[in-house]
Amino acid sequence: MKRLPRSFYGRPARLVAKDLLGKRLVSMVDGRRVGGDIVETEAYCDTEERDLACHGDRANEGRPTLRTAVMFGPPGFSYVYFTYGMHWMFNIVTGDPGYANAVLIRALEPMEGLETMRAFRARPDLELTNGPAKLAQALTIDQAHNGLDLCEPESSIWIEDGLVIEEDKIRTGPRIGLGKTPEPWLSIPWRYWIDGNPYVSR
DNA sequence: AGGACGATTAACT
DNA sequence: GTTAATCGTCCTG
Repeated sequence: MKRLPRSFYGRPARLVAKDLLGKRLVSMVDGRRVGGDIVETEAYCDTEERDLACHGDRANEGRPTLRTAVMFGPPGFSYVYFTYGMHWMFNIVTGDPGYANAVLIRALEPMEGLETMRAFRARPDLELTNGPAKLAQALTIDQAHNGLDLCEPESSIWIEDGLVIEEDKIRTGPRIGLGKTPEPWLSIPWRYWIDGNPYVSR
C-alpha cells in the first residue's frame, strides 16, 4: 500500500489523467478497504490553458469560487462536487497552485470491498463502478471527501501505485456530458480509457 | 429573489 | 431514441 506522491499529481492534468489508468483508488469505509483500479479518466484544464468545460475556468471569470477553491490549491487534494441534484463526482487536483486543474475519475474495475459496494445499491458487478456517480456511491464518497489530501497518510481516501498501462492500450476521445460547452473544448480528446476494459462507462 | 443549468443515471417509448 | 429526478451554485436584476 504505497500512496502516489504529490509529485505525481503536480503535473499537467492530461499527463496525470493518462498515468492514473491502472492505479488503485481506495476508500476506507467502516474500517474496510473499498476500491478498484482506475480504467477511465478525464482531464480538466492544464496550467495556463483555457478550458471552458472546467468549472474553474467557467465560473467567476476564471477566479476561484466557494465551490472551486480547492481546484486552485495544491495538487494531490480531492475535489468532490454535487450535481444534477443527486450525484457526487470525485476529482483529483493536479498541476500548479493558482490554476484550476483536475482529473475526473469516471470508472474503476472493482477489486476490493465489493460487498460494501453492493450495500449502497445492489447491481451486477459490471455496473458497480462504471460511471463517475456510480463509483462515488460504491466508495461512499460525498461532501465529507472534498478537500482531502490524498498524499497525507491519515486521509480516508487515496490512490496507490499500480500498473503502468502501455501506450497502445490507451484510447482517447472527447469528454462526456459537456452539454453547452463551446468548441474547441467540446470535442478536444481529453478523455482517457483502457482499450477493451469492460468497466469503462461507455 | 428568481431562474437556468448541470463533468449523471435510470427508466421509459 | 427521450425524459424525469432533484438541488446547489452561479448569474442577473
